[in-house]
Amino acid sequence: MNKKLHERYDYIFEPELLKAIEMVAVARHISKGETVIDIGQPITKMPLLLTGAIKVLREDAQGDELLVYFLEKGDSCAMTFSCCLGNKKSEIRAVAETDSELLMIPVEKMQEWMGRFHTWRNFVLDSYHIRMMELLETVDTLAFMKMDERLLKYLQDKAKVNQDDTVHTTHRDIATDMHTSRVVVSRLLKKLEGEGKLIVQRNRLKILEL
DNA sequence: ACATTAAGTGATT
DNA sequence: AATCACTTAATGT
Repeated sequence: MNKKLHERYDYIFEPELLKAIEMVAVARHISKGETVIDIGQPITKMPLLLTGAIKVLREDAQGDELLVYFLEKGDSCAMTFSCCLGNKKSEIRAVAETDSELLMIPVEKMQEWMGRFHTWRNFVLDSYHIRMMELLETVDTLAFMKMDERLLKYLQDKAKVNQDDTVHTTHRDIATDMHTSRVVVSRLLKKLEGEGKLIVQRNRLKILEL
């Protein structure tokens, strides 16, 4: 785990901070589909994503989901930042999109380092800003884009985080992520295929426009 | 061969 | 764009 920590953060964090991380961080491996944190769970650790990708979901009163955004390697979860400070519970669910490796840092350390290491404070602030921008982008997508555009964007994002232009998923799973019905997804996919933007196959979609 | 699951379609709201 | 009802196609046992 140390190797990957250095690969990704050597140029961002100062040596003492890297040492401090190695001292207290716990490596965690998550397989595809596994839930990292669920709604209502108290947050005690802050995750640093070393490899892989994680999708962040919101849930409504009926238990239906909606994808908020994907986290990629090097990202951290903004939810943690706000939650940690007030010892609050998670408002989101995080599910591994691909097999991922995380470093879990206790929240007390996270706060302590804010004062001790300026590279840490910058990192946390930057991450927070990036998350905020992503969130605004998803709000725009939901508010201003039509279903077919949303669908294409969803697939492009998915292809990106998986680093594979062939997305392995079912129409049903797409529908739950986008909070729409399977029938609508099937029809829109067919339309997009007609426009030459992708190729539809069972359990598989090849994205042509990235 | 049979059951299960994924995807396609027309009609209705 | 959602829902229903139904068909067809692919896949697992």
